[in-house]
Order: sequence, then C-alpha cells, then structure tokens
Amino acid sequence: MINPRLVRENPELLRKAWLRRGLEAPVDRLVELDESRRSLISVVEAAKAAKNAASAEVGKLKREGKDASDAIAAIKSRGDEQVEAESKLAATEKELEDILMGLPNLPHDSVPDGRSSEDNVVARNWGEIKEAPAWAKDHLQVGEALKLFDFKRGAKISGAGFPVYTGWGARLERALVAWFLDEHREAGFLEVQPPLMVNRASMTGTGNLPKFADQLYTCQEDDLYLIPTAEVPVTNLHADEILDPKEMPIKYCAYTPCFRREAGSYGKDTKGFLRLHQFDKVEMVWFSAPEASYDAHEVLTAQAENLVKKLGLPYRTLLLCSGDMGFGAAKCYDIEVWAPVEKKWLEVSSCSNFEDFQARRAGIRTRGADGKPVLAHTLNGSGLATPRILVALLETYQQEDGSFKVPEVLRPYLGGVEFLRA
RNA sequence: GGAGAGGUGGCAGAGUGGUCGAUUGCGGUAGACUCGAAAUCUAUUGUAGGGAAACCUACCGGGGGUUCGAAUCCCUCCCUCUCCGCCA
Repeated sequence: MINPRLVRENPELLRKAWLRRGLEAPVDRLVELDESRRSLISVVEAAKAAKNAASAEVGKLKREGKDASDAIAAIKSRGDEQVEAESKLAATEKELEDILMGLPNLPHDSVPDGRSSEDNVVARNWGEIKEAPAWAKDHLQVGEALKLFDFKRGAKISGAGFPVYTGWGARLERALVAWFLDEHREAGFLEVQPPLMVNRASMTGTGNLPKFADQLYTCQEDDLYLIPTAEVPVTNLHADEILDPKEMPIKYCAYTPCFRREAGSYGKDTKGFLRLHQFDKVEMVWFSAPEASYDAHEVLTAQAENLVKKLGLPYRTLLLCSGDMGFGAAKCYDIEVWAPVEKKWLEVSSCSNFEDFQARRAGIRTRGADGKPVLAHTLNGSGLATPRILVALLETYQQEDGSFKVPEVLRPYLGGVEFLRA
C-alpha cells in the first residue's frame, strides 16, 4: 500500500504516478474519503472523551461512597450520535482501505515511462548470441531424447502444467537449486526453508491478496494458500517486527516450489516449460534501510545476473517501464536468457524494489537515525527460476550426437559427469 | 482428536470491574561519580491515529458482547505449553 498521507498531502503526485502505470485511479474519491474520515474521527473522539470524563466522575463518586445513579443516568440518556458517527467512520475507513489496497505502488523516478513490455529498456547485455546449428533440436526434443521429463504422466496425475522430472532431469533440477543456494549463501544470504502454505495475512502483506486471489491455489478448509513464490513466506518472516538497524540489511535465500493458477493465460506458452502451475525457484529476499534500498537493488540484480553468467548463458537485463511493472514494485529489473532454437528471450528472474509498499502492509519496520520506527524497504529477486533456465541450457548445450554438455559449475552436483546421454 | 494451563510493553513478570497505558526488575538512553571503565545513584525510555497546538483517542493474542466504566466478566477464533490418543 502506498503512503496514505499522500492522499492528503499530494493527490496530484498520486494521480500522475498512477497514470504512468496506465491507471486512472479514483484519486478524487480518495481525497473525499480521507477528509470525511478525519472529520468523523474528530466527532467520534470528542464524544468518547466526554464519555470517558463522565465515567471517571462516576468512578470518583463511587469511591467516595456517594450515590452515582444520577451521573449514570445522565450518561445513559446521551443520544446515539456517537454510535452513528462510529459506524459512518468504519464504513469510510473500509472503503478507503479497500481502494488503497487495490492500487499498485508508485514508479520510482528512475523508471522509464511506457505502456507495455515493448517500452522496457535494455539496461545491459552479456554474452554472444550465436545462431543454432541446423541439426539443433528444441528443448522438448532434447529433453525427451534424454528422458529428462515426462509431461504426459504429469498431466495424468495432476493436470497440464505439472511436470515430472525423471532421471538426469530430476538430478539436473536438484543440481541447479543446490548450486543457486550455495552461491547465495557464499554471498551472505541466509538460507531458509519456509512453509509452502501461508495464511491470509501473509498473502495480504506481500500484496498477493486481495487483488490476485484468482491466481492462488487455496486450501479452503483451513484458509491457507499455496505460495506462488518464496517471496511470500520469507518477506513475512519479519511481519509486525521492528528490525534492529544494526542487523540490517537482512538477506535471505530460499528454495521452494511455486504454485500458480495462471488463470486467464490459457493458450499462452502452454507447451513445455514456459508456463507452469508448479515450478522450482530460489528466491532472494532483502530487508533494507529505506535510504539504502536502491543500492541494494543493484546488488541484488547483479547477484542474479551472476548465476546466468556462470552458466554461460547470454542474457539481457531489462529495466521495466512504468506500465509493465508488477503490482508492488517501485522499480524492477527482469533478466532474460536467450533460447537459441526457440529464438526467444526467456524471463528467468525479476528483481524488484518494493520500497515500503509491502512493509506498510506487513508491518515491517526498522529504526531511523533518531531511533524512531520507520518502515523498512523490501526487495526480492529470483535467483533463479529453474524451468526456463533448463530450456536455455538444453538448447544451448546440446551436442550433435544428442548428448547434453553439463555446464562446469553444475558438474560437482552431478557426480562430476560432463555429458548426459540417453 | 480428548483433558488441562496460559497468551500483558524489547525481555522477565505483577495486576480479577473505577485516575491502569498499566507496579517492579532487567535491558536501552542521558547525566552524576571516575583519568577511563565497572559498580552505584538520578532522570528518562511503547506504538498508532486525530489536532496548528494544548491535548485527545485507541491498543494488555484477534474479533464480538455485557457495563456509565473492561487488561480484569461472557462468547468466539488463533497461538503456546503439559498430559493422553493418533502418526511421518
């Protein structure tokens, strides 16, 4: 949630910021609600103060052993003005909050204007893009020949979008996850293994609820949700806490499967690995002092880029434009690897600075230089999601004889094997 | 799942209907003493909202209720602990 004070202090700034995202937000309504909220608060609180004073008087009389029935009767005979104002106030606050909770974060000044992915800016390029040889197969054919996965049986036991990894495929998946985690640990991230199901408050804290309920798998009976990313449980690790500035920044990495309904995206990337209901991802989550978050964002992004680099996959880093950023992000870099046969850029990481957007929802604070509590900034980035990495690896490192050359960094995780063969 | 006991400020721990936002201890901060430190002493030390301010309001796990008045009584949910049952 954005800072609600801005509604009062600078509604035009809000209007413009949301317009950059292509959103015509009901700013006038917000201003109206904020004003009526404040005037109702005055009414309600004045009534409460009067009542408190009268009750204190009753207490005093009773303690003195005097008769208080007149005083009590006087309080009782008061009108229900307060009750009425209270219910109006509650309704106003609810509408205000409902609107604010559904509105996205404001783009940072360094974010380019734009309406869609077409307007994203390439921040950097790395690696040389080579044309695939004529004999090259696409990743599905390579994987099938090596028996790395079994989509059919995945569909049988669960449905489309639930892959089964088999044999070397399963090991390769495990190797990627283990290597990612080791890299992050060595870079100072604390590895955590969080729950895969979280409660409503956690989902609300990161911004997945209420707006994106239709993208989540739910366990209705227990009011739990399957996580769409480790960002949710790990960010909420520090919900309702005041983090000691001496401990900052706090950096975590976590491997989890991710569960996404992908409602509304039927027909898009349905084949193979490009869009799945369940996939593995290692996520980095970073809690920062407010003034340090943009530096942290660069470091976090570089940490993710480093993995792709070490795998030898050409990539590009996009600075997302205002219209293409996710709901909670103030600034976001996407890292895309090149799939030479598919001839496509594939997004394998998204590194975002949420500023205090999530922190406000989740109650994550630290202390400023004056020792007073301030909202922390949260950041996160994939480091990395495996399926599309697998696509790029298979297409890039396939050999003419049908084998797969294992990138060097992964070999220690695969018993030192250099080539995977059927 | 059954029975019981609990959830109070950074921590520990009082408080069972009337100046309780809350005794006290520890911790934190500032000061005194000291060459300095320790010890000791003194003061101070929650969060959020409203208000130009004075100040007011709210918060004792969450929500609801009783009452002129609730940390304290009632209902409900959540969580923790102990015992029993079940079980990877």
